Amino acid sequence: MKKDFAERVWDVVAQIPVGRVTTYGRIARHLGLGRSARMVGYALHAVAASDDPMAVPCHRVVNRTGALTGALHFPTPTAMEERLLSEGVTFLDDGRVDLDRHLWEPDTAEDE
DNA sequence: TGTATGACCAGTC
DNA sequence: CGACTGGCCATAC
Repeated sequence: MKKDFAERVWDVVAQIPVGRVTTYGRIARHLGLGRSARMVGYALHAVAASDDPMAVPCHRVVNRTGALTGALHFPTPTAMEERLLSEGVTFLDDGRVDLDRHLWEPDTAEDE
């Protein structure tokens, strides 16, 4: 186990407040990964395969369009939106997360 | 050891 | 304004 970029991703994702979501790109850029947002999603996938899949609220991480891309990788395809709804997150008519209301940025939105 | 792919994003044609 | 290609870095075979 290397635990490098993945841990940083988990750390940031773990900082996402309840009822709020962020995008892979935001996390990637915040970590200095730049455009390697793919690694962010890959890191989350690594968490799912890790010993503590629940260690990171991966359900609070969506893509740039707010689509639950990772939902397909969840134990159940509906687990992701179910959890978000349970946290008070609203969805658009397209089935995407309302980023305009719940978009959270790493460290840049600490004061809300 | 090398090639291929991936829970993506942004710029360019 | 719409669609495509490139890039990025790590994991898997």
